[in-house]
Amino acid sequence: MPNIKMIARKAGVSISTVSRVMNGSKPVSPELEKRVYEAVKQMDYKPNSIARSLILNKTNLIGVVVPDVSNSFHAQLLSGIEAYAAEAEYGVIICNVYRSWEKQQKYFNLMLERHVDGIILLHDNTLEELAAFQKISNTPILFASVPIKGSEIPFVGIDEVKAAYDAVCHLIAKGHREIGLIRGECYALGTLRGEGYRRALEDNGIPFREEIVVHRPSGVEYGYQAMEELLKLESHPSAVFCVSDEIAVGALDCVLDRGLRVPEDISLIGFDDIDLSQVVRPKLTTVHQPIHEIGRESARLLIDLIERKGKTAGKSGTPEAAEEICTRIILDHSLVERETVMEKTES
Amino acid sequence: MPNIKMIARKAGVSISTVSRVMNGSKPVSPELEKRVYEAVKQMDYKPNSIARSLILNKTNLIGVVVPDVSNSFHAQLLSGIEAYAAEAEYGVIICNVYRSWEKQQKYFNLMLERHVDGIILLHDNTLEELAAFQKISNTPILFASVPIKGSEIPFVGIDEVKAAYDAVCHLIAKGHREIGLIRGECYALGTLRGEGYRRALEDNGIPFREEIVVHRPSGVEYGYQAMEELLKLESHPSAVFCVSDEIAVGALDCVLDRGLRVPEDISLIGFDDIDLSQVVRPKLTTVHQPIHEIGRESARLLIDLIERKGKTAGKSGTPEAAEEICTRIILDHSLVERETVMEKTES
DNA sequence: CGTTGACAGGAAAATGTTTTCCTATATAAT
DNA sequence: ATTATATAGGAAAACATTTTCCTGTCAACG
Repeated sequence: MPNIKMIARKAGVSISTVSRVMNGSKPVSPELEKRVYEAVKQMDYKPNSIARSLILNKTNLIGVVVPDVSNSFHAQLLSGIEAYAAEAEYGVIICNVYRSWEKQQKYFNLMLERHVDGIILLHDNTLEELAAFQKISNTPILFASVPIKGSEIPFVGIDEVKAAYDAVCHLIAKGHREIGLIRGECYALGTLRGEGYRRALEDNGIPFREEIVVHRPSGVEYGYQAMEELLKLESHPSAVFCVSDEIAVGALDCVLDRGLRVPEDISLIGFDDIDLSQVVRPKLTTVHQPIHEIGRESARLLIDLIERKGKTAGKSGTPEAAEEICTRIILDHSLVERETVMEKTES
Repeated sequence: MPNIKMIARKAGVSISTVSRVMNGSKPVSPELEKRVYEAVKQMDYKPNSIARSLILNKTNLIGVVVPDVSNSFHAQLLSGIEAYAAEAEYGVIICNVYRSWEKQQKYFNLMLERHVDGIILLHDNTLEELAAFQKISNTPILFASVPIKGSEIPFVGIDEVKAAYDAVCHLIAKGHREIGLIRGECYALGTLRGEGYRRALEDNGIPFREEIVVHRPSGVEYGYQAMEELLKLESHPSAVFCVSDEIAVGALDCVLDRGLRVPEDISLIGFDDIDLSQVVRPKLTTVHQPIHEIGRESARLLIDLIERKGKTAGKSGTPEAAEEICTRIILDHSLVERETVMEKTES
């Protein structure tokens, strides 16, 4: 691979001139400019981004920390992130942490060594976990899809509580009053969506019953287990809110296996609207999240943050001129009615 | 962030010594070594991998070119790649090309600029397309899961033809003789799996009938369309081989929508064994590929290639000492019988 | 006792850029 | 005509490493 020196020699100019032509960082006479372009084309010169990174202190890389890329939801999010990043000329490096804090720790260090320009987190982290990292790095961080409790760290996603609330209200509107909940254990899938459920019941004067909420990690198989649990009850709920489509699909499977019908015997509503929800039979009624869009917006906001930081670092003379970026982007969710919820018939 | 100079000063040694302690590249007295470790720990020093890359001419990065990360198959492959890469201390940067040759071109250039150490390709490429790239780069390239016709470029995957052959033979063994084919358009999903289909028929004395094979891109919706096509026939086949699970799921949907039963009225067999195939009802009988494993092995082979290259480049004196690496890894596939294939009843 | 060799450790070159600093030339102003 | 100013373009510093080359010390051996 040719380097800038070889181009300079070939074009009969100095290294500085080649650099200036490549970056347009300073005017160069048309004559020399032409010679440089010629040489670049002939030798198929591509500037070495490593050397650039070294001196500019900028890698144009962002790290995405994801619990599991092979999960449909995360893969879609990632795809959205990649889409915007590519447009903005950023590379995306993936860090699959399998929900292991130890692995994430390792990746944080790796990303510091690699000097990524920013990081997107796709899963739960506690503030304490981040504190150590934040102390030493000042690399912008952003949470996508899963919010973090009580912190100003940038976030892109939906209003989790409201979305869960809407889902449950939908069931209530259909006449259901015995509404089960299969909830997760992490912040978004547990606390937040659980909170939406609770509030929906409360606002509609339905008592909260501990015995029809079951806690499980996300995943099809856990949904199945959880539903088994609910069906063991002497009188099972007439509808169940599952905090993720994966859970809902598992639950659906279980109900069907028990010889019951969905939605005639039991209504189900999911959350996320991943691809799965449309291929399963009956098709899943669920809360739609604009997953790809969340990914895109995350990348957009993060890169905004990165480039803003770079600018203000240079001339800190005009602090108030740099208008604040909004660091919490809440996108719209919506309810998509398919085939797993029906009007409660009087029993 | 502290740099090596600061550590050197703090430990009262030279830069070289710090470097040697960090890399163990030359013995250092216990006394100095201890002082260096002390300083490193106190200042939480992490070597700047960019500067390292620059001088070592090695980034410890591999690029993965994937048509679409959000596709379950690719996401799983990616997860396998990432898993091994992480263990080997390589970073993975994703290049989502949406099957656009133009985008891939762009990414190739980007990867050259970024000096990735190797590239894994997860989709069709013609040799001509690669030729230009290979000419200038000498970066190791590997095909994962999709082979390339007539070339020695390293490959990891299954025996596509044999696997398709096995699938169709399974249908034949169940008594089917009118076997439709929904095939793709690219090399693996079209040519190769189509060839397996053809041979299976041939070996069993069943005539190949053009009218019951339909060409479609992969994707659930196309599977649906394709099956519509087949059902339009005055007498539709009693079984259909779909070259991917996505297609099979779409086809299944279509059959069910037409009021027919699977497998009673029509048997279906898919290919890949993605997650989807187990949640759909009835559960899909399909050819299992060890997807994650293919990813892992791809990364393993690529990294082997990379490190081998680095070594032989150094001392080219002993060319025969460096034993050849096998550059074609063919993993086992298997047939997984679930619920979409049944014995043909005499009609 | 003097020479050789081994070896620890430092100075400096090298990696491929960007950018600052400087010089020389041309243009404008007096 | 002379001075001032703008500007094109080159030389060299800077970025954070690794590694080569060199120096000085010490042990071993003649």
